[in-house]
Amino acid sequence: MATRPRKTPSKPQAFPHPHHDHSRCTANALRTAETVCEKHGARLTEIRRRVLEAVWASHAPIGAYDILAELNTDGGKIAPMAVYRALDFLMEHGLVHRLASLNAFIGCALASERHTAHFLICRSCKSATEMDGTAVTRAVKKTLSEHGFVPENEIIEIQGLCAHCHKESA
Amino acid sequence: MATRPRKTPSKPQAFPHPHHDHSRCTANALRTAETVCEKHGARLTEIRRRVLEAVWASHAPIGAYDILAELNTDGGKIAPMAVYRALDFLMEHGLVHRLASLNAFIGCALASERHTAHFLICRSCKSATEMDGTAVTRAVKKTLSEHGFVPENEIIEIQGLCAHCHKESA
DNA sequence: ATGATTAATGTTATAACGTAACATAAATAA
DNA sequence: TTATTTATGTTACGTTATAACATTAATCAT
Ligand SMILES: [Zn+2]
Ligand SMILES: [Zn+2]
Ligand SMILES: [Zn+2]
Ligand SMILES: [Zn+2]
Repeated sequence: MATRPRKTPSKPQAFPHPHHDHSRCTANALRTAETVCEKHGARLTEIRRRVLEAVWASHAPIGAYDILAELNTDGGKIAPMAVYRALDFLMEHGLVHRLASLNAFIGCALASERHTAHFLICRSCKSATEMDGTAVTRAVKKTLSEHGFVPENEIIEIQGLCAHCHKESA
Repeated sequence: MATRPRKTPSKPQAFPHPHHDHSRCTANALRTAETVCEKHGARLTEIRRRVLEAVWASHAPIGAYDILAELNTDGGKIAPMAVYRALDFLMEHGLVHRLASLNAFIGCALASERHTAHFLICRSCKSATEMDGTAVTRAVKKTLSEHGFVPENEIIEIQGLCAHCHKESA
């Protein structure tokens, strides 16, 4: 029996393996950011790039003030406003998402295609990743049609244990 | 043809009509709170009751500091801690939910039966209500099984326009 | 190029949300 | 009553986010 084909090949949403080569993730993200900004006629300035790099330091969502600390490790004097402004910019262009349940930010691996993000958040390794939200969105739409509610934005953040951490805890 | 039966008769989740008799909602909620606390062997003290009343002042989620202001309208000196402690208590007993996307709290109309809450939030009238989350939960489970992710808590908050506000804006 | 205009960043202060730690008081149990 | 637990009071602080205005850098028009 052949392996079952993936349902959504355009979204390779595997939870990041604890020992993967993360430098490639970061490199990819920065390259994508360049492309996206170019396409949007937006400027990826130094501070914006540095914030994006801080966000991509891992797959764990990071708080604005932790980003700030990272930017100021060299003794710099960057203020919170600068970070929040950069984050706003990055979110506008779909390069970063905000996780409401954590007051934290995470890089978007699918920045080229616009989408509403649905997250899985592992309470053990703290990693978060976007899930394929099509089925959920469909279920939401169906449920809402009975209410007459017109959705504009879906905030979906599932907390739990990723496969790697679940295995370990077994 | 007879009217189609409701799928989830135990959860009458209509979005609150702008001109409904809200005093009944409040009265119901307080009565339920009494019952629940009795059943749990917990004490619905005065401050807890007052916080619950503040939460039920409307169907719009309310911030902790707005609750605090409400409690201190008489010139009282209640401190933030007291409010947060009362909210923690009320959440433990399923009488109140927290909306992560708003940093705000809302009374639970279904406090008697334990459940994970999925919310619809109207950006116009600011009301929020729990939706029937069974279909969404099913979709989430199905999607997650492909990831091997083990869910423990679902944060689902759909922002948009309720039927009443949508009609008006038409 | 020069000046006008817009975009981005710097700077200071403060708002908004939430918790730690320890003291006191009230309720319950022994 | 005395001990124990539960709840509240109090002070202080930590964390997250934004308002308002000044300055600098990039872009555009002449
Ligand atoms: Zn990676
Ligand atoms: Zn994990
Ligand atoms: Zn009501
Ligand atoms: Zn509405």
